[in-house]
Amino acid sequence: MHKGSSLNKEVALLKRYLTKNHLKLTQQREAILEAFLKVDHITAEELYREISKKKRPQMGLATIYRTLNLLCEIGIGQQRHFDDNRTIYDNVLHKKHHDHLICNKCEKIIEFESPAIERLQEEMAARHGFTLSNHRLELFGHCIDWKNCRDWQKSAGR
Amino acid sequence: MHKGSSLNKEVALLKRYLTKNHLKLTQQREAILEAFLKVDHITAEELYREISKKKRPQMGLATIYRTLNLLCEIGIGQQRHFDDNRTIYDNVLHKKHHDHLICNKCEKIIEFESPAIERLQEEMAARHGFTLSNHRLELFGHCIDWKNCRDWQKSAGR
DNA sequence: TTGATATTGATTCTGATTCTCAAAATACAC
DNA sequence: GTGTATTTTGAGAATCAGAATCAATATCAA
Ligand SMILES: [Mn+2]
Ligand SMILES: [Mn+2]
Ligand SMILES: [Zn+2]
Ligand SMILES: [Zn+2]
Repeated sequence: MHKGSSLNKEVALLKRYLTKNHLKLTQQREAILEAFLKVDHITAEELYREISKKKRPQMGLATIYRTLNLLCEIGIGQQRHFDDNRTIYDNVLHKKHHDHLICNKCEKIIEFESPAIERLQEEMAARHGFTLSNHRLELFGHCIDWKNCRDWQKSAGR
Repeated sequence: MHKGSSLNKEVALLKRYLTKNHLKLTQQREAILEAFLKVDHITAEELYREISKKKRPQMGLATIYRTLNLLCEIGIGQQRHFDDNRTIYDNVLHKKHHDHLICNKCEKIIEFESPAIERLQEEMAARHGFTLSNHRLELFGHCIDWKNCRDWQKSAGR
């Protein structure tokens, strides 16, 4: 993803935040940032296997969780809960707000935005005397030709 | 809720399902059904405290979980995950599909339905070659006059 | 009423995430 | 560069909601 990006920009962003908060830039944090920025959505466990297999076998899972949460504080990541037993971290570095379309047959996750829907949400909230701070819209279903889902996905990455 | 309802109808519904599946109608199941039908949304833990305080002190929490899941199978209940650390069971006995507006300041949960939004969801899915099976729309915010939320809620029940 | 079968409650287990803590790494002043 | 205060790390323990176990008990059809 973002093949042109040399990572320097992002590491600088991370370092800026760390310095400001009296925190330290470690090799682990840099490795996790690098790996995270290569995907769109990933779980801590998946990222853990990825990094310990390919880069640093001694990496601790707790460090993955800690750093992922750090990236969420910075605004590079966001937690999602598409199913109720694992947190998926969404790489939102170059994304604005979006919602998700999730295939139940394959692993595909499509991001979309619908100003029309958002407008209606606001309208609905106002009708009930609410001021909205955030929302969650997740559409579950399957590709019309879902037999090809898995393969399509395999080549496209997650 | 549904003050006129004598419960007989609902117990009969439960019994019908149980009999059909070679299961048994127990006092616990009946007590849980009765308590559950009095609320709109409740957690297993809350229902547990409610029942063991007021009806049967010896009730086991596992039975609450088991029975709540049973009610979901029957279609009387539905799981919700408004926050990521507790399942809320929605009493949907007399409800059609609906989405939720949740106040962050008080405990208020408002149910709504928006055919316009649902239509746009279908449209969005179709645009991406998806057939929808279900979805989740949760709007978080706060009452415009949220200082009164808590009290308003206290009298209204959850 | 009986006896086969299902259910219960106490308890243990599970799995994801967080916490703890001693050892190691980092940053900053000199 | 060195020293040192401070933060971070990895291993493992702790947590917590919820599910699984299992012997004792309740239900129900015959
Ligand atoms: Mn996303
Ligand atoms: Mn509801
Ligand atoms: Zn949205
Ligand atoms: Zn809806």
